[in-house]
Amino acid sequence: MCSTANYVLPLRRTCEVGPSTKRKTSVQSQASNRIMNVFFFLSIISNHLLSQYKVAATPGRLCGGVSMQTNFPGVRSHGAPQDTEMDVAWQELMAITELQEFEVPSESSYETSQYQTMEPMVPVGEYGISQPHPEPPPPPPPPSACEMSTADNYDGCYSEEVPTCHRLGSNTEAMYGNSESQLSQRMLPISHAQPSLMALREPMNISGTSQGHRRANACLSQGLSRHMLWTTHGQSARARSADDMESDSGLSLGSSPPLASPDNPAGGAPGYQSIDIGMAYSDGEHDSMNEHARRAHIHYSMDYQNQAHSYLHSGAHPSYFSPQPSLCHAQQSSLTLRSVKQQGPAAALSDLYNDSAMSSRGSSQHNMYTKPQGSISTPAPLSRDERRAMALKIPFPMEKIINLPVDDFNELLTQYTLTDTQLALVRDIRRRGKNKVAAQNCRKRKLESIIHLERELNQLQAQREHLAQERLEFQRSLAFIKCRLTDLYAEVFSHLRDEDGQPYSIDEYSLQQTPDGKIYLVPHNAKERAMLKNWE
DNA sequence: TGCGATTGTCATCTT
DNA sequence: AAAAGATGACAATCG
Repeated sequence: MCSTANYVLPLRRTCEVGPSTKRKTSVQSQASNRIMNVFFFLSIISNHLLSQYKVAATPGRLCGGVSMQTNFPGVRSHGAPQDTEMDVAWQELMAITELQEFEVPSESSYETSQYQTMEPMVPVGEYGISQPHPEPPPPPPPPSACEMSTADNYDGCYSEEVPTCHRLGSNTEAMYGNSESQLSQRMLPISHAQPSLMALREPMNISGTSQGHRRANACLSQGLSRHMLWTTHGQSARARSADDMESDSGLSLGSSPPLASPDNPAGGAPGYQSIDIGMAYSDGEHDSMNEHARRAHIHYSMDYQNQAHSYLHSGAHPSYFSPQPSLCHAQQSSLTLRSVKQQGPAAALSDLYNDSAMSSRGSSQHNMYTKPQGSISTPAPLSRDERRAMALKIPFPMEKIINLPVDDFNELLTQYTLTDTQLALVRDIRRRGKNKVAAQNCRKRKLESIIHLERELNQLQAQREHLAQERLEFQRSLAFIKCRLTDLYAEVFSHLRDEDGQPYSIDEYSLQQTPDGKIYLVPHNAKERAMLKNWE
């Protein structure tokens, strides 16, 4: 209340306004404590309004393009904090005309600014909820500019409005804190997901560098998607498990030199083409039909120098090179597709991981992937590279060809005397095997990227909806405050009388405050304004 | 039989 | 310069 008195003082001593005695007005001393209280309450509301708008909007927007600081420079800057608040309140009151024209910023700018600096607004029902007034209503105030359910609750109960407004303030602060935490919570997932997302995005960048891929791989291998490297790990595992490799297709186009026919092991290039294209490699049915016979041929007739056991090591697991027959791919393929269609890419990726884990478990799982039709424990069909390797009597398993480090691989090659054809095939097998793994990784990264983008999209949509809701609440709060200020402004006018005791019309006059703290009743009429200026 | 999904492979580029 | 990885494009395969 002290601040109220300080605030009203200049109002009392700035009585003389206007050139004529009629217009030379004095704000009557009947601008009573009621008015003082009105101003005090106005200050609370205005401060609340300003505290929000100064964050959410620019001063220009707030005052309809009129800067309050510009209009009233240095207004009682020496005063107590309450004084400053009063000044701000008064300035806000003075700007009420502009407030009426206040337009909420456009959506784009609003969203942008809101996203950056927005503080949550007071809920619409804040006033009504926080202003219970058991006291009987005071004498009827001037006609309200807006019919709020709580519009007259404060009238005559200003002493209680203070705590009410304090409650409002505290509520607001609580809301700020809460909402800030909520906002941060809302933001966290995005910012949290960003690195991983970016790490996943980088491989998606067509023009991206392999460094990006490596970074993504590093990130993934460190925890985000540890099993993203399942293939690599699986391959590593396969390096120790000769019966755990997969390859079910692969017609070498051009890069592979002519190979010997499986049916003609001793043959070289001449026998390759007819067998490779005509019989062994172009007719899948034929392949499957002759698979057992060929495997039997492999198991019982092939003699690969001194390393035959390396690919014939497992009679119980009749896998020469490939541990993962095509049926495994078929199952995985259909499973992934089904998951994508029914549960989305995440489930598909999960299925991929599961299947990958299964595929890398070793030979114990191997029989699960053999074709159910046909004889019991039907061995898996050989891949074409496997068949070629058999045809050329490559003396070491494909898993070694593919997974050994280059030095070990070269050392392995030096241990055997291989023809040029064999060497070329081995290198082709190695290249294709590595590329197959790379393609699998690449596709998994793509799928993961899609999943993350989907999540990000959902989060952004949720944020957009939330911001729209906050904007709506903001607009409602703003309309409510404007209404309240208009009412209070009108009430202030209702207590002002000229020397004849006639009330001033709010349509003809407005209140203005000078830098020195004086408050004037200023006529809207330009002529009277000029007279007033001359009189001054 | 046509279609979509999956997978392997090739070519090419980057690291 | 070679090796390896990444990826777009294409074809084979499958349901």
